[in-house]
Amino acid sequence: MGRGYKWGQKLAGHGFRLTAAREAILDVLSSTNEHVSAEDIYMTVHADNPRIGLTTIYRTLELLEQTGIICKFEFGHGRAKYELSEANSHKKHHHHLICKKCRKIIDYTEFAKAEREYIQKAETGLEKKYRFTIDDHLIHFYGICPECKTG
Amino acid sequence: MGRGYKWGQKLAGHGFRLTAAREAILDVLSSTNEHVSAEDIYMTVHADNPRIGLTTIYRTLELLEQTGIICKFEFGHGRAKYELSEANSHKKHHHHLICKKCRKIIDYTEFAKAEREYIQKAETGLEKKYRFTIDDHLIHFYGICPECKTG
DNA sequence: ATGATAATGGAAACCATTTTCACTATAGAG
DNA sequence: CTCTATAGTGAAAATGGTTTCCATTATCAT
Repeated sequence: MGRGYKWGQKLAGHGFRLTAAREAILDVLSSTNEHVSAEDIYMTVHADNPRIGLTTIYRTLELLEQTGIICKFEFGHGRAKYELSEANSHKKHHHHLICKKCRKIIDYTEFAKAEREYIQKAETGLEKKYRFTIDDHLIHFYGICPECKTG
Repeated sequence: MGRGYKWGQKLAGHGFRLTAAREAILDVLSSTNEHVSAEDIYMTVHADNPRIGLTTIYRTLELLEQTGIICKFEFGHGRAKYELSEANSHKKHHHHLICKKCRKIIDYTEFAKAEREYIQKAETGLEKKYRFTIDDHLIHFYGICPECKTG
């Protein structure tokens, strides 16, 4: 029951193998709290194992997203960012606070109670009114961070 | 005080002119409730006035976004979508309900009270804790629309 | 071992958007 | 009214993140 055991199980459940490339990518995602881009991952992975190419990074990220192991965020400005999904990390349910100037992204977990109240009410109401089956939501706050205000 | 008067005033306030191209683009945005892409706008505008190029569409959209006349949304999947900002249309404050399959986007305005309560609490708390100046927020719900469920 | 299938890397393609550059329209000075 | 500085424009080229193609390699079931 080594380091990759858990991921191996997860992927096998979807009919995929845990290859060296996939494990390396999952390692990068597991060992950061940042929101990393495909290129970020490529840089790190490639430094250790130059045989792993950018194509594989993209392919793997899509696969991991499909299987629900990671989440993809498009914050705008071109590059998508990825992070382990809540079920697959020790992260709590969180949303994002984004600086419009430097594009810094802060995860916040506060206000869960008020959020739950609103989300639940809205979700139930929307499901009824529009007959959607809702399974996800996303909340962003935008503003200027203290560094950008003074800088 | 013709049709473009209001926009003329708005743009002049920022030191810009209301040109034929800009008016055509604003007309498209004013006369739809959809979230339109640069290409959508180009098609419509270009049909009437083939001299207006795609470059101008992009340039104008950026200008209109900077001046707060329109909002840009990146729902993912490549192309940005635009709509008149709340202050510049008859739209109420709304958020988005998105079908993951067909990518249909529904604006909803319900649950404003519960939303306000949550947003206000979160915004105030986040401003204090992270010292951000927050001026905007975005809420998306994701799910499957009734057509995609049965289809 | 072997044959079928999954996974891979590099190069090329893709495609929305941005940049470049030479040209045109316009407002404001004189 | 004319001139001139500047704003606005279009076509074509460039950009850059992501995807596709294709030939090759690794791995699983038999």
